[in-house]
Amino acid sequence: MTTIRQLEYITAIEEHGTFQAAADACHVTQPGLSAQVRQLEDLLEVRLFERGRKPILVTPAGREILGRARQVLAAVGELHEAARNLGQPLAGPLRLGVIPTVAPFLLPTVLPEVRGEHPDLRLELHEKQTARLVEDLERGALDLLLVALEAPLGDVATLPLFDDAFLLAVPPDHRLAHRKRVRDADLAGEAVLLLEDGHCLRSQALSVCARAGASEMGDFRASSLSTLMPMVAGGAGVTLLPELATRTSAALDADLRLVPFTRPVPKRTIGFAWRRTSPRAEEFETLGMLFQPGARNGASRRTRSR
Amino acid sequence: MTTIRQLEYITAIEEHGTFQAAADACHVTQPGLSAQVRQLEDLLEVRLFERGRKPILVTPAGREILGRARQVLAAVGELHEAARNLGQPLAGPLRLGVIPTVAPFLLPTVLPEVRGEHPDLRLELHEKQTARLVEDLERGALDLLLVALEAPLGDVATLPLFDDAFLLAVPPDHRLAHRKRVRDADLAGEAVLLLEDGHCLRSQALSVCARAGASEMGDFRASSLSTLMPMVAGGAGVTLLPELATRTSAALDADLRLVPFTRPVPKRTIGFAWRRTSPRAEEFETLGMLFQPGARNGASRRTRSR
DNA sequence: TAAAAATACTCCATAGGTATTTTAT
DNA sequence: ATAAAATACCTATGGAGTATTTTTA
Repeated sequence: MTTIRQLEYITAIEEHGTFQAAADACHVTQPGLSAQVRQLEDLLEVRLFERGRKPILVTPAGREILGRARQVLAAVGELHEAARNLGQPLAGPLRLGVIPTVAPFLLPTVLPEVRGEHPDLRLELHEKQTARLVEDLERGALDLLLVALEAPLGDVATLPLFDDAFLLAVPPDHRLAHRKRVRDADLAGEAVLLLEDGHCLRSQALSVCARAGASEMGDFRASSLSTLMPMVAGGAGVTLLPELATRTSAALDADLRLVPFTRPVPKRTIGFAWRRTSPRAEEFETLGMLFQPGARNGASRRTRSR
Repeated sequence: MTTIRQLEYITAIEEHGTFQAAADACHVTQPGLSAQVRQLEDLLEVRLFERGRKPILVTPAGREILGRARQVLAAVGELHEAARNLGQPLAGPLRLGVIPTVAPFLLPTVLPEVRGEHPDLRLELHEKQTARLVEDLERGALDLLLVALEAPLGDVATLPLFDDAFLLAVPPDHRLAHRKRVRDADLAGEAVLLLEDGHCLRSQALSVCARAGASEMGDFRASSLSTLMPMVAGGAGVTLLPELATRTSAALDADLRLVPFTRPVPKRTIGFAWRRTSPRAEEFETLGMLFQPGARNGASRRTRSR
């Protein structure tokens, strides 16, 4: 009979490239794993792998079966997850993926709240760009994402948490430095510094620039907002910063002028995203309340008399 | 560790209502099954069933887990199905559900073709009304449906095969009996005989009547087209018959006049429906060709010289 | 020749069997 | 009183181990 373990074995083989490595990953010996693979192939009457090739080769039939095996394992994983959470909501491990343009600015203030409200929740944080996060979410390597919902996320459930307006950041001596407000058109002709490829913030800022007639500063690409801010302060150009990033010491230290936009204010929407099939949707909605700017009631609760 | 068999056991318990019946269905003894259920409950740390109740009771947590267990089993089933079909397309068992207003009229002519073209295909036929068929399809009890695509089918993949026009059937002495063609409006005021509830043909005919201003014959409900036809011939009223049903001896025997409609001709579309996740979609499309009126080439092939 | 996979065999964990007791209508 | 589930105990299948040979880059 087909067993879940056999399916774990064959997916491990595809992931690791060799039987030996797969066996290690599954904490079994190579012959044991080989025997199970053989048995599955006999049962299905399909050869899954082409043996004796340098990196193991998956047959066409194998690819089909592997895909279905992953579906089975995902369903089993969700069954276990559901069982865990039937006992204790917002407890146990929760693997949260966060984009780099949010993590350093939001988490320092929010995480203490979360720990206070849900002491049994063991948050595991992963900071990557949206595309990688989505990949990991679908693989089942992550449970929940905190991302900009404008980015392409595929077929996931989402929960908007708050809007994050963009501000124009300029050096202190810039022609726009003392404006109360700017409109898109004021950007025309400016050289704009942006993040490197893959950041969703980059593409969002780019589309604002396109509307405004501003152009990207030739081949300069910042690897993070914290390297970008001193560059602007130093007079290398201007940039768009999400409001979220302007409330931190990094932004206050850099000698920047931040000018809000007139309506319609360009913005991004930060929110949660999870697999539609996740059994923890309710938990995520509860957790989401702590990530909204309004609900900072964990602190007040902590200061109540006892 | 969780096993597939454990999941089969718990779903069997929910289906059969008692541990004993489930054990029988799974071809194991009751204590063996009990032990596995207990072990799964221990592993998940969730009580799935409320023991010692007359018909066994599923706990709320149990319902959640049962649903996920079914998903796992469905995925496993599809993996096996995929494996079988990687070897031999259109071979092995294929469970086909057909509605009662199609089965007796189409299958007698088509099935010989199918057997001729695909001798290794073992068709298992199930004749039920659409709602029941869809239920069985989703449960995995059927592989493929042959239905009217106008009926509500839920989230399935469909393949239209042919249009089946409705004809007006009247007794030989009816005022419309010798008309070349009728239009909707000609039906106004007629007493129309219809099938009993649940037949998709009934609701389709009803909507034609609604447009035409005809009304259903007070509380007469035929249980099949073959009982309906003699009633009309006997002068009890008129009815709408799908063209498909008028080509059979049953229709020819009954002394009916069949009058086509003017354009736009009211019709239904007969087609296949299957689970979106089914690995046999390609096979179904191949098989579909044999169900289309044009492609009657199996016979010609059978008569070729050898 | 140096990896990795297959083979040969041994072992033991556990799924599943039989016999019986307990429990709930 | 009766039918079903739990318990106790036993058996044996097969998953996984060690040792070794075969294979191909």
